[in-house]
Amino acid sequence: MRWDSLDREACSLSRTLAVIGDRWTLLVLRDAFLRVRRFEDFQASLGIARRVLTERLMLLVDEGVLRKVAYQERPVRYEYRLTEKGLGLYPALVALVHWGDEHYAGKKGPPLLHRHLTCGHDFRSVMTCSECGDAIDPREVKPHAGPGAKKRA
Amino acid sequence: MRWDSLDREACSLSRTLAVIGDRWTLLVLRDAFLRVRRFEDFQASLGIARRVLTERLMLLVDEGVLRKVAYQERPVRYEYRLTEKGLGLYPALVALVHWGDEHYAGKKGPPLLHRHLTCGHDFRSVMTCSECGDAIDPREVKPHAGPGAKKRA
DNA sequence: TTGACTAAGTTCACTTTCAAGACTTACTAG
DNA sequence: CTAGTAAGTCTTGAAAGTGAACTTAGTCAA
Repeated sequence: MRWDSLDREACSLSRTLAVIGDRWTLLVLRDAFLRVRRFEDFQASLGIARRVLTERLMLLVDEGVLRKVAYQERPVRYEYRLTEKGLGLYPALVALVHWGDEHYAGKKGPPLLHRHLTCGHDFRSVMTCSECGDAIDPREVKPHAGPGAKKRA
Repeated sequence: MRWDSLDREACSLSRTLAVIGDRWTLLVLRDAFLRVRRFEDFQASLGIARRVLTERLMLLVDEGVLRKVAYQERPVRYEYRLTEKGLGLYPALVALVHWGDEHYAGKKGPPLLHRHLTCGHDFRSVMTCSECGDAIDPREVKPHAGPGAKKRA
């Protein structure tokens, strides 16, 4: 199967990965969450090939994850900012970071901590159920076909 | 920067993506969470090139995300099962799926729903703070250097 | 008014990875 | 013997990524 047909699959993960699933995009978004906004800054921070960065930023803008905002005229220069849709990726990103913290942090501990300003503490994210509010154990979840499902094997 | 040096970055996301960040791996893991376990089943379900599937499964086994379990002798055949470490990726996966549900489900709704067996309802995942238990707004989080940090620009 | 500088790309030559399908191995079943 | 099965392995052309140089549209300083 070719990658560019993934967005036609009846699976929300496939559709999501068609947008943010390549090797660099999540790192671009990590930087965006850390307030990186300009082409040169992304490039310097990531060491990504410029052509690839151009492509990824364009795709993210097309998809409405980032938007271009002019920060000067003459010459017009744009920076890239997260949209609301982009902010919606935060839980996924944090979950990936915390998995890395747990399994790949050295003896010294994680390189980056996250402080919850509302309560003032460094936190880990906990996945809870929107219905009962309890923390979710993967073994207590049963996936089943939803309204948008096609029949599948 | 080359992809294979990402695991040396002082960032838990880089280290995570060095393991599961390529185009196919999360789809392999989605299938694993849906109880797919055998080479032929992954291959048929994903339409992934066989060589790539072989590589990905080997990497995931090396990293301790999956483990090989013999399910028959003569000839010995193995299947791939999630380890505890692998189960730890569930929150990230669900967050990505729900983002896809929100932004890419058609008019009919999401193709797959998740039922929380403990409470009996279909749910969305909510990211909450391990310290105060409240739902987290990305704008109320401040990242700061942790014990494993290197100095950076 | 030339020359240096900046930010955001674009182009090019080269390398790596991927896609699709055929082939291999080690068995079983008839 | 022949066919079938599961899990790879190999091959070849196509696609994508890499790194460095180049381009564009402007500023500022001498």
